[in-house]
Amino acid sequence: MLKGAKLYCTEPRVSILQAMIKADRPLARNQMVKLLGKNHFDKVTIYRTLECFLDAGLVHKAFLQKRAWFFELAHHCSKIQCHPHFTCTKCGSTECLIGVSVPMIKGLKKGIVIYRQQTRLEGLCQKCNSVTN
Amino acid sequence: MLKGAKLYCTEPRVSILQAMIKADRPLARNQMVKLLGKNHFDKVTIYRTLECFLDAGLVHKAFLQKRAWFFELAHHCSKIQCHPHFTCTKCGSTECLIGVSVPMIKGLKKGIVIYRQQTRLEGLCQKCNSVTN
DNA sequence: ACAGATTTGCAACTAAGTTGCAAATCTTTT
DNA sequence: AAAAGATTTGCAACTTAGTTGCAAATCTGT
Ligand SMILES: [Zn+2]
Ligand SMILES: [Zn+2]
Ligand SMILES: [Zn+2]
Ligand SMILES: [Zn+2]
Repeated sequence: MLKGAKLYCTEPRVSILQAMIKADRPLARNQMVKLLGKNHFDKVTIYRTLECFLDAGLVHKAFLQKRAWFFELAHHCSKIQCHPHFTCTKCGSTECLIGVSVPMIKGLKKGIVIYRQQTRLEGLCQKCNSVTN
Repeated sequence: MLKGAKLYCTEPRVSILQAMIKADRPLARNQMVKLLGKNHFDKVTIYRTLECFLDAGLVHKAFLQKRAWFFELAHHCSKIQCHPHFTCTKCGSTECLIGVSVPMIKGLKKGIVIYRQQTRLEGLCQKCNSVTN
């Protein structure tokens, strides 16, 4: 993947990419750090690595939560639209709604060009909902 | 409005609410500070004021941009869904797409309850698009 | 193994938002 | 109008995500 994207193939990049592939869900930096365990990299390195993955189109910034960006591999996404993301307001977990389709928006003013459309949902997840009563 | 929401009617609250009504677009704290001009309030006060407006249902957190929340009056919004927001990736401006309708998502797993659905668009605004070539 | 290009890690920084607490302000009662 | 009780304000100090500059380390192609 790295070579395909013409990126230098370095240890942090390989490890971070592996972690993201293994996790297969959106991750924020501190979650990556946990997954990387003893493979410790400076936070600057992680951010810069993610940025270069972004430029190469390998990952997307999926969403911002508690002021931290969550990144996910781009391979489940179409160019103009990722799958929707659902966040539980009670437990804070976020889930990718892969396979749920969202029509592109219509009726915009002329002159605007859309690069990307994103849908976010908030509510109660199955667990929290069943506990609620 | 404040009395209707059973809130203490204080100078910061009145001024901030007036600024938001006058602006009629999503504002982040530092934009409010500019609009308030010589009416200077501590940032803590502004955040706490916005939070109490939130609790009272007067405003919504519209979106997060550059790690700052933008707040807007809730009176254009339905309970489950605000209008979509469009952000220009070139100039960074964000626009409310009032009157553009978005169907609620379907086909979710059972057990999930949706409180809120949100659509975000990214692309080029009219200005930036016409300058581009 | 070398040279040139790129990436890494450190330290210092920026900026949004939060917390505790005493002083100030608001509302209601007298 | 003044007092009492409840709420809000502003300050200082803090937390945390993310950024910047730069020298040292690593990677690639020869
Ligand atoms: Zn939950
Ligand atoms: Zn996702
Ligand atoms: Zn623009
Ligand atoms: Zn809006």
